[in-house]
Amino acid sequence: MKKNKPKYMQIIEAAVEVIAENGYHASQVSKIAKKAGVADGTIYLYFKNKEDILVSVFNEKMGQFIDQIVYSTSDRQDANEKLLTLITMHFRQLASDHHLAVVTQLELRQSNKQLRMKINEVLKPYLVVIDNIIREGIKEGIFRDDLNIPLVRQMIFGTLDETVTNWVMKDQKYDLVGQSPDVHALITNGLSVKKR
Amino acid sequence: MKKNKPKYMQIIEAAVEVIAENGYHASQVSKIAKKAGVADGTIYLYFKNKEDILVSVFNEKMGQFIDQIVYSTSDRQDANEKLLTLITMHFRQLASDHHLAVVTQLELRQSNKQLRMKINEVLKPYLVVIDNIIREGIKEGIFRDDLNIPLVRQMIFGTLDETVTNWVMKDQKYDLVGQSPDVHALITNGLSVKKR
Amino acid sequence: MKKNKPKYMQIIEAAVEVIAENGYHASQVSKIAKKAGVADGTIYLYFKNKEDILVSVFNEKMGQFIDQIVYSTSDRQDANEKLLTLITMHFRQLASDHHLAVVTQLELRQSNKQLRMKINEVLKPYLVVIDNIIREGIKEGIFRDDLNIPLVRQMIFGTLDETVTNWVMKDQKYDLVGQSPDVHALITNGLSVKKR
Amino acid sequence: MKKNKPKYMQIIEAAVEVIAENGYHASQVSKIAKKAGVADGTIYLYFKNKEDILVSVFNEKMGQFIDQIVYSTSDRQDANEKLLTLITMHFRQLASDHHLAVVTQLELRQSNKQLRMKINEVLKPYLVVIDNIIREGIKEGIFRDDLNIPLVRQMIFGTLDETVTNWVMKDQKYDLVGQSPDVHALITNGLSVKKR
DNA sequence: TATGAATGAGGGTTCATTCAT
DNA sequence: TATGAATGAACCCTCATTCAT
Repeated sequence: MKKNKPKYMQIIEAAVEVIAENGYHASQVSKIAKKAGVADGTIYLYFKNKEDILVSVFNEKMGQFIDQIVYSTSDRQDANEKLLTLITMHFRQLASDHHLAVVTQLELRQSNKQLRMKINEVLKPYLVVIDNIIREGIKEGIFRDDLNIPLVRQMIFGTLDETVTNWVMKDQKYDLVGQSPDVHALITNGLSVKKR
Repeated sequence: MKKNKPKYMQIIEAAVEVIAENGYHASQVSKIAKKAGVADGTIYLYFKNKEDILVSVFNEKMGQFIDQIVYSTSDRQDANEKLLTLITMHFRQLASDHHLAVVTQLELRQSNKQLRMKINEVLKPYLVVIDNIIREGIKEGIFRDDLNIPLVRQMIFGTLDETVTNWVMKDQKYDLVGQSPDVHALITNGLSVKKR
Repeated sequence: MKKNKPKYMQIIEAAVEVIAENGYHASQVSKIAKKAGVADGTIYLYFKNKEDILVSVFNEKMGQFIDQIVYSTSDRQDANEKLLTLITMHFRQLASDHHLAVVTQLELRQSNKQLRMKINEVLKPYLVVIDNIIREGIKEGIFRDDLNIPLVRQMIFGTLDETVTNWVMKDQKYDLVGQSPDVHALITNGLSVKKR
Repeated sequence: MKKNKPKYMQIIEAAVEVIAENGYHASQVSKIAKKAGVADGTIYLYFKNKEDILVSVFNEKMGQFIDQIVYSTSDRQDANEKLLTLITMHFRQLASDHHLAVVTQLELRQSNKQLRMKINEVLKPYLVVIDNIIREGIKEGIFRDDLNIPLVRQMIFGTLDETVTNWVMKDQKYDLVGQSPDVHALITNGLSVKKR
């Protein structure tokens, strides 16, 4: 397994840094090789081509990201708590790694459709986690039972994603994690004044 | 005003088609010229450079898009109705122009940071419309008065954007406009069971 | 004859200015047309192509230049006086028209071999004037009778040309005409200490 | 040092040939690469850009040219002998390399002002050699002591340059080196009949 | 495994010239 | 004569990928 060789992760880490610093389009393979401390040709012993590096970056980094969220939400008691944890973890992980935030929110989106399809594959387990929380909430009688689950999932993911992207575009100048409760409240309660 | 010359819009329309068909990065100026039925050099009588074509595509197309929404929401009675109209119009307009949907949701996002900043400028009036609806709703006593408006705007825009993107990525196979009421309900009521 | 029409000289003058200000390679036909106050297409009613403009610039301007020298040297008494006059006139005319100096010494030399052949044709009458002065000097017993006339002509023209070019390259900061006597002395007496 | 790599000189030599054969403006990088037997991209491993190729051509070729002259004039006894040697070497070197003669006398002059400034830098050591010979001649009592040295240098260089250019323009049909003594005599004695 | 020199395809842009009015 | 919008050929340079060592 190539992933166990030290140079594999070395190149992945270099790629994240290079992309974060230079932007997607100015991230030449030779720059990544230099930052990783290997020869250009060595890259191709570990990755099929440039796109493969980028997909792998997303695989590795989002894999950890999702694992963290899955782990953190597994022992919470109800769906509401789990949802808040998911939001908080989503924000916290990206807030704690600025390079990764820039790369996932801005740079990797500049890839072509084909690459984004592969990236979406990586995201699927995350979306499943969201779906499960919704289902649990319905079962627990906390969430309405007429929810269109894919739609809810899109709302949740879209909201989180847009919030992080705005924060990155504003140069990460404010506290992202601090917004978790508000975002959670919005998602669970909506805009409307509560009916008594 | 160049915009009144027929070739200007001819090139814009050709650009939308070429980008939708070939993807952002495979959209050579020469392809756009050919599709528009003009010589390569003619492009540069109407646009400063390639980026200018792309920004102009967005300007023109999103300009109309936003104008439609502003117009449609201007005579509604309350914020709730306006919000539903906004959602419906957002979906309807993109659903009725598949090329435009592909270009705005997938292709133009592949541009670099600088170009995306310009694109965001164009979007600002739309975000203002959303903000105003929220404020009206609060004033009317329909929406909660403790709402963090930028956050709410991000939720609304993020939800709509993610929903459209998913629909485009799924090859636009289902009815997008039909989801408007559900999306509206989600945004106004949230996930939770109503307290009595 | 096109040369008698006012626009012909208008374009020539515009060309000199544009070339002097922008340099040979940045002198587009459209710039010359604009400066001359005519449409691009009008240029082609008076000149066959761009090269024809440039050759004509040289024709007209050097024609006057040479006429002046021919006229000024025609009534001098001996070859020595004529040579001094030629040198002085050569320097004076270029010193009094900075645009022309830049154009003849720097910019027009950037043209290709073919154009430079045509330019050399224009220069021929000037070289004949030099030859004649040398022959007169020999006949008058002022100049040595073993002179290789083409070589002497090259020395004279080369010296004048190099002197003017240096002056132009040094941004015309010193007095060129004041060097005439020294240059004349050098050409007639050479470097050596006079034998008694 | 790139200059030690064989491809560097290979490309320089190819550039001289291509420029001599096609002229400055028709010398595409791809033509030079083809003649040098390398890929287009390889050029850019050794040169920053096209202009850098041209400056380097001049550097290398004129560098050798000047070195030869410096070396040959270093062991002569008096300034007169040195001057004759300089003239002879100047002519001999260009006469023995027709391509180089065309490139230096005709083609490289078609470059823009900026490039010509760089070329002039390369020539400076040659002009210093001329200056030194003049000064020596004055010190030795062979040359007049009232000489304006920059002017003399311009005369000498202008004469040699014009002579070579004429020879190149006449398709190098006559013996250039054979003219050295005559040119030397002209420069040292001038046109005038010697006063006894 | 590792290297890094070499490859060569690909595209945005300029500008001299034309021609319908 | 005069216009100026339209044309389209031409070229430098980058960079992902290969392969001899």
